[in-house]
Amino acid sequence: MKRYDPQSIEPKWQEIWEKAGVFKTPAAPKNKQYVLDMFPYPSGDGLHTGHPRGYTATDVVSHYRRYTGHDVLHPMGWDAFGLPAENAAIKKGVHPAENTAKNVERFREQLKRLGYSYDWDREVNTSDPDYYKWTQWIFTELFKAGLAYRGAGQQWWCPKDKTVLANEQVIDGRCERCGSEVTKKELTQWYFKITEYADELIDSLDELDWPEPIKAMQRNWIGRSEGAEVMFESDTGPITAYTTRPDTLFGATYMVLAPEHGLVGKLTTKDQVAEVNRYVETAKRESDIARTAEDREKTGVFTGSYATNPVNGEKIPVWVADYVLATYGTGAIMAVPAHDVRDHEFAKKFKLEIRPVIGGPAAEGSDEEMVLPHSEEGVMFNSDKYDGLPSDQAREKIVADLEKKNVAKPKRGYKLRDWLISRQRYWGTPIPIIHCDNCGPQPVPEKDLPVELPDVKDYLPTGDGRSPLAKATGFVETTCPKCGGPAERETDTMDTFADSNWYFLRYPNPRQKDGAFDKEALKQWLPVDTYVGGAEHAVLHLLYARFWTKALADRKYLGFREPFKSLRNQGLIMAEDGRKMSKSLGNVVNPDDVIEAFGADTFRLFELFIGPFNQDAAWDTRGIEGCYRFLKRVWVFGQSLLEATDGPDQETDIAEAGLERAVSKATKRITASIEQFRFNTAVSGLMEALNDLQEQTAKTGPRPAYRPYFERYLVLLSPFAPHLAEELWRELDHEESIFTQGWPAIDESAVADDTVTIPVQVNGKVRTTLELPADGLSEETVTKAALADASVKKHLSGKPKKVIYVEGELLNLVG
RNA sequence: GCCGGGGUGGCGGAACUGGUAUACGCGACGGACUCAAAAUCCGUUGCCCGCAAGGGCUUGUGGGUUCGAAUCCCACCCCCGGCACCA
Repeated sequence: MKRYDPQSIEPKWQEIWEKAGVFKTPAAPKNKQYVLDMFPYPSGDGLHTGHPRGYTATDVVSHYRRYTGHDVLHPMGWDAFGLPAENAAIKKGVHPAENTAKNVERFREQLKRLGYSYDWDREVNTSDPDYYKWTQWIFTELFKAGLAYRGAGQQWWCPKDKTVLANEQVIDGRCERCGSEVTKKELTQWYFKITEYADELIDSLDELDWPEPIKAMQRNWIGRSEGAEVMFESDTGPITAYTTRPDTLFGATYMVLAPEHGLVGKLTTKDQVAEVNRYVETAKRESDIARTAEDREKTGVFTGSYATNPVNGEKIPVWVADYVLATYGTGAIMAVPAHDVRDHEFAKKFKLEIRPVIGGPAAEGSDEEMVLPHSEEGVMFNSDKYDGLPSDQAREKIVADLEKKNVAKPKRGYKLRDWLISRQRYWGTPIPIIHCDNCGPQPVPEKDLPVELPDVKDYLPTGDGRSPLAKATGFVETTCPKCGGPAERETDTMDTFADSNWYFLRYPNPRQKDGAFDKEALKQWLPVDTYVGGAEHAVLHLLYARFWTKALADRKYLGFREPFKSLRNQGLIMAEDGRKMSKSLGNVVNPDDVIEAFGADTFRLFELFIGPFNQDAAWDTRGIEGCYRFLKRVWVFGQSLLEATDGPDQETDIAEAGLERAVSKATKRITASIEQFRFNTAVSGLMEALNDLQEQTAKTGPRPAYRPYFERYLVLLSPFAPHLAEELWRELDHEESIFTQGWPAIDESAVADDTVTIPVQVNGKVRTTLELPADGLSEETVTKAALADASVKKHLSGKPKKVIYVEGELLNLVG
């Protein structure tokens, strides 16, 4: 008997499949399925154990869909631009282009060793000019539509590395690379107007088959709130405040402006000037980290001015304090210390009036200590004609009344900000803009795209707020596409998330020359049916890609508004010690070593068996050995059938009935598991089925007659362990690949057992089980059989008062 | 603080729309094979009492609904993730 040798089987089939083009995408799909992984960032460390978890899942789904008659698009590519690639290149002293190409090579090779059924002809690479040409084209489209604009903005800045940092590279207020505390730097930057789509981005989440946590994160991130803008008159003009609780207006006892608010200067009276200026200056200098620190004490200064509360004509003091953010709402608030913890804290410190206006009956007359949680509803008091109204009604009524006087209007607030995409870094898509003194910023015309990233020697970040491209004179100097006069190119590059915003639109026709995407091909394949990746992209890639899809749909380039119909997240693979895998902890498992020791099939199987797909799981050396043992058992069982010779036939009928049941049951269970993304139970189903097959076969010993059942089993196994399944399939004398087969049919009549085990409960406790023939399970028969049982008699005195019988399931006798 | 997800054997985890809790795997124990070990195979394995037959208990805690609850409802405790002075 040959022994199981994945090291020789696996490369052999990988080569044969590739040569024969077994997994090429069908040209004219009828019953399409677009099954997509979030494409990897090809880091220098190569594949880590987390990658194959998602990739194996989509591979299983792809195979399963093909088996069930679907035409499948299952591509792979590289998110190759970006800061980490550049940082790694700098560290190694190798040009980012060269380093990235090398990393891509390695990743591709590693993925191929895992035997995935990707259509490698469709590979895309975001750092390829043929790709980023179209990233730039989309940018110019958005620019023309007013969705890409230039504005002054504050950007994270690392003083030690002398470079700007992407938001995602600021971790707990510190630079990801060197650990120093980041500050902010004022720079003129490019933004994408994602806020224009805030409402749709929230509202259409409801239609998506996405994990609830991801939807919740997007909702939180966009942070929509319903409120009102209310105007407070002052001697120097109106101050507009944003509030979500206009019902508390009678409790507004002071106002607060953010230090950056435009009216601060105007409102400050002579005798307060010195103090206010000092405060505003300090606030400016202080880092955001310090300003938003967890338990920071409230600070602030009185401006000397008063504003008039529109509901009661009361004069209330106007303060400046940094607990009010300039960037949210109007940068000014009406403070209601009785019903807002922050205002309450501030009022206590500066001895300002605290006046409750909402409460339940118990709250009436209680002292100033009472602070209602912000969300709580109650009944109005201290509020003139609104007294006695429930607060939610008062909220609408007060705004409506003030609206009539033109001093308030309903308004929605959002936490979402426009997406800052400028990066003063080399390794990214150049922003395709030409700055002309006469004409202003002009988009580079399509015929001149791509604006190629010049091959410069000095690509180190400069630290002066401009990208290293600014030093490439030949790149910078150009002419204005509008007036033909001398002009300069934009030297910043785009955030990498722009590159990954549309790659899924490129796969249907990745070599398209005359456009970013092929309308016909898009119609055939999009939207993505199954999208799989980590939850860490919840509010980055997944939000940005939705935004671009909508923006492109509005320009009539796309016929759909949501790119990913169904999304699933894979959990992280932790180290065996339960911590994150990291080089410094020395607990990293290298996929290459795993493949070498056990083979790709075992690796794939284990990554799915390790636990529920969406939950984190710790690596487990014993666990992977278990999977290896299982595949070995499959191998040995297959070999035994291959070597089997005919024997006396009398007994095989019984065994065959058992084999049919085993395979049909397994098919049913595994089908359901795959469709529900429960791959861990799919693998247990495969294990269970092998146990059943072995048990049935043991009745007579292996016989050639049993091969067809095992062949169906191999089809079930093949999405998980393709190499082993193919090898045994061909040994069983098949010319064609196992992947040309159909998914096994389920014989429902075979699944049902001949006898059924009915648990019998007395007063809800199981006292015995009855083995009864599956037909003729009437309540009468079962009850009769149950009452004859000794154990039932013992626990049931006399006749049962009540009998509950669930057909074929259970009998409960209540005494 | 707000939002989301979870608490099931020694461990990872199973359990369809309320119907035998602990599938599958790991580990452990006993046995076979072996000079021996590894590998492999067979058996046992939720906990407690009992020689046994048998009995009792058990899905974070406490209550409730139900003939019957891991599953539904209420209250609470703990763990993980995201956001956070967003008015």
